[in-house]
Amino acid sequence: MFVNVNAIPGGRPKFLGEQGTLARTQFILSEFKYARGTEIFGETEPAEYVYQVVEGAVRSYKLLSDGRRQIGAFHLIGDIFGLENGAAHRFTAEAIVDTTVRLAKRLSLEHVAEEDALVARELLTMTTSNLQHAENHMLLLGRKTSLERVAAFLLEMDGRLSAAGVMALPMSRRDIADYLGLTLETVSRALSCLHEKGFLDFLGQTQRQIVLRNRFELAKLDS
Amino acid sequence: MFVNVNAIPGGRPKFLGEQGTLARTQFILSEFKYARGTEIFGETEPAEYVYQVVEGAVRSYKLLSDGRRQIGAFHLIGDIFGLENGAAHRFTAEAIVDTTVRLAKRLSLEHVAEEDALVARELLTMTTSNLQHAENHMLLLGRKTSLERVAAFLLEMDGRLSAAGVMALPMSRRDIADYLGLTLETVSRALSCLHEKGFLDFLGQTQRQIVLRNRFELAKLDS
DNA sequence: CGAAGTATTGAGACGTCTCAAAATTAGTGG
DNA sequence: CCACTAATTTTGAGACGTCTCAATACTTCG
Repeated sequence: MFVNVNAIPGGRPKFLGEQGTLARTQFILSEFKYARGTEIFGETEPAEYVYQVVEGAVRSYKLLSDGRRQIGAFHLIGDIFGLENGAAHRFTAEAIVDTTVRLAKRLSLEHVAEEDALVARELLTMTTSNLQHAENHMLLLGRKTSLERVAAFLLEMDGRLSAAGVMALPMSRRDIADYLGLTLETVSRALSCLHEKGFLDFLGQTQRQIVLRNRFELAKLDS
Repeated sequence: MFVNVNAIPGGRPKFLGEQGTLARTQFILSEFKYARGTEIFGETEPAEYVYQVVEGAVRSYKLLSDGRRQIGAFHLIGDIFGLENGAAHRFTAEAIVDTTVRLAKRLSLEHVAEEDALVARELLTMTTSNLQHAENHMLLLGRKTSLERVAAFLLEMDGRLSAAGVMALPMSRRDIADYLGLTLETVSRALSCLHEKGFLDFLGQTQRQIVLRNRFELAKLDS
């Protein structure tokens, strides 16, 4: 489903630097572009590559047989995803918007990890931070109210993609709902409620650009 | 809160064998006993040790400020837990029943992993399998009905601690509820419903010994 | 400007929770 | 081993929060 293949662009230092050892060019194969809504890899597909978001955003999710969807994570610029231990992916990954990813062969990464303790360490660190995110998300999904979930989501996204105080969400209300274990209507109602209470404003004529007005009070809605 | 400290018993082969490299005696310090209901370590406490359940069962959980609890995992005989990357635990761990654990110094484990790629590999494998469990649990917590959750729980426990077709659950209905993101009443109702439908029977005069009558149909309740 | 996709809002349905009581089981000391 | 008490589990009835279905509004894009 990729639209285009490019050679490796000679390393933008900022981008490479912020990702540490794993971003060293020796692993990087190439960049791919995926159009909005297309699948990057499917659940149970062999995990041949590891991916890093260069531009855009990715959702990874699991489905029940009747179509119910749970998004386990959003991958934003700089994030590495598709890291598996076994041979198969445990999630489906899709481009939320037009997205460019950089990819590396999983096996070559593993071979290097065999010999380089630093790389092995970094693999473990990344996996652990994924685990930590999942653990926090279990608490959210199992025990928080809809308002708490949406507040927690806003604070997470604020920390990950806020620029100049403005959050430009790449994902739809349905995506947010499937991430938070709610329906899109409930998410919309919670956002309206937070807007009424003065916790946030919508910017311009879109509903996906959000300014948080009171992070401190919003955090209290969480726990 | 430990009740007793014992020397290392000279390795029961079955037990050590089934855990692979990490169970090699070089890491093992000693065994501790924790009485039913006591804390093994607390959230945000420094993670000095890694633990393995020798006898008994452990719950690890997070709390919200108002007391709502989410159990992230149950640790049964043979399971390793308390494995953290950072310096602090991300969960509280408590003995569900009187429990014996074997423990190893986290730092010594990490030092060995620096030099032994097999150990490093095994650490990664364990962390990944924890991650996989958490990912499946997010799907359950976010998208499954109460009946589906309880059915999934029974199948998980059936696979992990069934002996001779009988499951002797160490945990209370409240523990199950906090694991599944439900209330204990809802868990009890779901179990009654599954009993009425012939999917399971209660054994003896306790409600914690369960026999599954139809794993196949039970699995279909899941997805 | 029209059409498709996305978001909001409303009203009622439904599933799980809350509160309460009864039944059962486990724990304790005689 | 038996009473007695505490803890756990079951069951019921009603409350509440989120979901479902439907209509409307808004945004994007041709």
